[in-house]
Amino acid sequence: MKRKITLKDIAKELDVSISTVSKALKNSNEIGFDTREKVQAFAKLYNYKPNNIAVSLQNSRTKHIALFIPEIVHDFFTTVLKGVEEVAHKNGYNVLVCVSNESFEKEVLSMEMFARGGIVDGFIISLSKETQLKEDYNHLIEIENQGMPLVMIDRITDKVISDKVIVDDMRGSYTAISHLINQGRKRIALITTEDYISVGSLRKKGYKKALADHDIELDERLILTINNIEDSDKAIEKFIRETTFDAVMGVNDVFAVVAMKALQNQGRKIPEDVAIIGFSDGKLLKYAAPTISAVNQHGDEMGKAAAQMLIDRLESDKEAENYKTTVITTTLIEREST
Amino acid sequence: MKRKITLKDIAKELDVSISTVSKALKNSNEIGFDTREKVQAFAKLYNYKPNNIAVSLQNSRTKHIALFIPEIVHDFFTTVLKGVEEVAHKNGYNVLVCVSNESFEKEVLSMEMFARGGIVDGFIISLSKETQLKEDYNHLIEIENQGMPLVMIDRITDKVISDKVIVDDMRGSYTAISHLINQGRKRIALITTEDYISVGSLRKKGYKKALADHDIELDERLILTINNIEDSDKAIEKFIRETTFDAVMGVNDVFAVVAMKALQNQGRKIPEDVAIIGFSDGKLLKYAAPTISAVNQHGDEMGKAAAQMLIDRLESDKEAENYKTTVITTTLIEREST
DNA sequence: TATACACACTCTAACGTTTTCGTGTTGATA
DNA sequence: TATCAACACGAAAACGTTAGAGTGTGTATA
Repeated sequence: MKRKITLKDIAKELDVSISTVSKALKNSNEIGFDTREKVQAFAKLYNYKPNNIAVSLQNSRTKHIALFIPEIVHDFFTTVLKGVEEVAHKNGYNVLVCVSNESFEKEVLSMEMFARGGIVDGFIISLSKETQLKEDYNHLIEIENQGMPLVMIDRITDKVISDKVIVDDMRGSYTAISHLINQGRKRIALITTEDYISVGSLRKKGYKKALADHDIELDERLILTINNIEDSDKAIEKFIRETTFDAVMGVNDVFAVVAMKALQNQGRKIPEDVAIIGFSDGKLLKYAAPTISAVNQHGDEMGKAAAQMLIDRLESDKEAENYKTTVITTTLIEREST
Repeated sequence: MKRKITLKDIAKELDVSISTVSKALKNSNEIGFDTREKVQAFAKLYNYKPNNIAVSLQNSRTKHIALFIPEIVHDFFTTVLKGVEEVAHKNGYNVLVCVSNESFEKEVLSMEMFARGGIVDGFIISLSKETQLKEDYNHLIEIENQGMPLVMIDRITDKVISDKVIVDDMRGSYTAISHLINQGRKRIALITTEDYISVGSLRKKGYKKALADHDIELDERLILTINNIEDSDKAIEKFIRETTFDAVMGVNDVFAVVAMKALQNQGRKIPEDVAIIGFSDGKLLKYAAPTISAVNQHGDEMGKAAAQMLIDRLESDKEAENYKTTVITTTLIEREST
């Protein structure tokens, strides 16, 4: 078992001081050319790598960022992670993943630990449902008070001032519904989540606006609000049995695909009888039969943008408080279901 | 912007030495009861949390573990991450995620950096395709030479001696094929990956053994080997056009669902004309129409097991080399497609 | 020949902990 | 009253690095 080689080891071996080694490796011209060469060659030979912990202690930067997501087995958050990881690694940062599991408590405790312990330099967070329900954002404010950069992504709140990355949920939803209307659909249903989930309520807004702009009267009976994810399948089936419509949009992929199956079980043809659209970056809608149209949120782009914003903050020394909100544009992917 | 409070701050404020504060916070009985109380109260009041970096430097343990996965937008690896994260957090460890993107180079470079830099205490890795193809495992051996624990998961190799967590791929496949045979299927096709992918070749073995044990002659024409993931859809469609069978197993979820769609497009009924089974932990098969039977690999269990093994190694001081291989049992989920 | 100065290093403090080894003050014992 | 623990705490080194302030050469300038 090889021990890790340190500056001290090199110094002793080459009979110079530790600082000389340190500076030589940094190619400081405070050190003579010959010595520099010698040290660098030796370091390379023994595959010297600075001890990050010591460096971190020195400059109080860990080069780690934390990504808080509510769920991980979820195509959207997965693509976000992919984007974050990509940009982070490209910039020499590592990503610590914390899955809040939609729990306020886990979000708060983990965040405090990460922040106070000096474990990460900054945060990217998508709020848990519980947090959005409680509207308690003290942990986020605390983070910022400590001077740690914070970027909120997708599930955000206006109550906290920070950099943000969102998708134009309202517009995406508006476009999708308009698309359905333009195809001659008159009674368009919506399957959504409760309003406290920021993105859900925005998508509902887009839905309503699209109807209004096309002079279609809003029928609240066409809106199904899922309040318990566990029973969502049953709720959707019931809704479809009891309601008639010629198009339906789900605010995520599962709602859309479950709706489609329920409709098919009733003998309705997709898209002839009913058109379907979902929100998703993933495979579920792409491989459904028939394939289902989707509003693509570009989770990877969002993740990349968030990581870049965070890193920019970390690398810039100005205290500037000009917080930005980056809006990623959704894309409508037209498939067989519409 | 609040500065982080340190032992030194507390010491100065309470007019005692740093060591006294440190010991008092650890409830050492070297320190008088009154002082202990006083220090602890003060620390609590100001929400003191030890600086992890300093602690790490001291004992050269970061309490971070690295998880290397080939892909992240993938249900199986996602569930693995979920399991790893859960157990890690429960034990006070943080998870650094590195997505190799199936690249040997990224795997090697990231691993070296993580190891040399003292960034993590140990590794959990699922090999990239490129690594399995090259059969170059020096980076893993190097890790172990440095005395860092390593747990391989799912995509493993015999060439490296370490703790491992696998699923009984061969048995899972065997069971699935037997299930099809018992339902009277005679010509069973297999859509698989190239042999260098460890799990793919094991699943093929299980397929062959099941046929043999049931006295069904192996017909190599019924085996489709996908060598280019990009064109897999087309390859599968072609295969289905040119080959006749009454059942098919895909070694992952996408192969199974693509096969089903191609069959349906040809007017074949599922499961009446053709039965289908895939390998998956995810939603794709569960929400397909009809729902597709699956061999569940229990990625979360695998992740949990791997994390636990790694942490056990980290916390035990014995040098013991009794490496273990944990085998997680697959479960056959029977759905509408069979 | 005294002064200045560039050069090539070394010393030292610092980052925030932990931990071993001292040390001064009690109170009890002989 | 001298001796010795027990007690309660402090000093200092160590983890591995960085960076600013010294230091001792040798060479060029006045």
